[in-house]
Amino acid sequence: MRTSSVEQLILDLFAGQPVETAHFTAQEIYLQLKPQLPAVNPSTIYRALERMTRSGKISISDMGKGAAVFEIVGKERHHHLVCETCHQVITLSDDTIRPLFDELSRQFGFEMTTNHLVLFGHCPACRRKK
Amino acid sequence: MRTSSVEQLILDLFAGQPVETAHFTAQEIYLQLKPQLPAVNPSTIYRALERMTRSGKISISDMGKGAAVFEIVGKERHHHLVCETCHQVITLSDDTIRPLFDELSRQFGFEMTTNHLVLFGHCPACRRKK
DNA sequence: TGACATAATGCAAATCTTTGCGTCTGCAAT
DNA sequence: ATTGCAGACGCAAAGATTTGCATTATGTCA
Repeated sequence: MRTSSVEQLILDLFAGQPVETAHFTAQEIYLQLKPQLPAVNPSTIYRALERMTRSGKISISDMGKGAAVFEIVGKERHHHLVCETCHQVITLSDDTIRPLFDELSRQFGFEMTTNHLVLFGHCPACRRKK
Repeated sequence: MRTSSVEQLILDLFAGQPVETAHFTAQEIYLQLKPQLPAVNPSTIYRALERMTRSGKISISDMGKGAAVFEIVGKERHHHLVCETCHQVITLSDDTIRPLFDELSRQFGFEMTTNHLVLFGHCPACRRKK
């Protein structure tokens, strides 16, 4: 067994990356951890990711990559706009979304936990091309 | 092969259901189609769903069921609020979201294609219980 | 420290989903 | 009607993810 849990290694993996653009699939995480943990079992990674998502350390979302991607949850929430044609990703400050979430809280009494919204569309450049 | 394509059968499957609450996983769709198409191959279903999503006939989203769910795209867009504790689902009229999408279009020149937002949180009842 | 309870892990099997490739079907142009 | 093409499909294999169960760590309380 390892002295440190897989969770810490996953966090380390994100640590070297800019928060807003580091999006990894479960598989990518598994492969990146392999060199350090040659004997680690895929299910351990999947379970760690599930735990970390549930506890709010990371978030899971569909960025149109075909597989879910995980992202570290930082101090400041942010969101993404993804172009379905060229796959360009734009980062949105939480200021854009917060009013909506506040309104939903007010209206339905919900405490919002979604902390990473991914919205799809077509960017200006791709719209012009058509 | 079949005279009618699998796509039509999938649409039929949604047809009998209230638009806003009929959410099926790929697997559920596969199983529901089996009686009518005993010989159908799973990959055919998966490919049909992928095509239909791409062409905008259905939408795919994560409703916290562990697997992606598909939903028919109706005339009126709507969205959902899901309680992470009791899994209650609340339907949101598009009026709640449209201003945000309009603002994003204005600000980034994006033509939004996301037509079904799923937001997670804790509902009032579950919040009280804690 | 020692024993226990809880959580994390490994392993193997089951499931689910995707992919490559060859075949078949339906539509369109001739 | 015949030909040609593109899209849809089947099949089998590969790949990805989940699950049940046994085992191993870790933290804590006496």
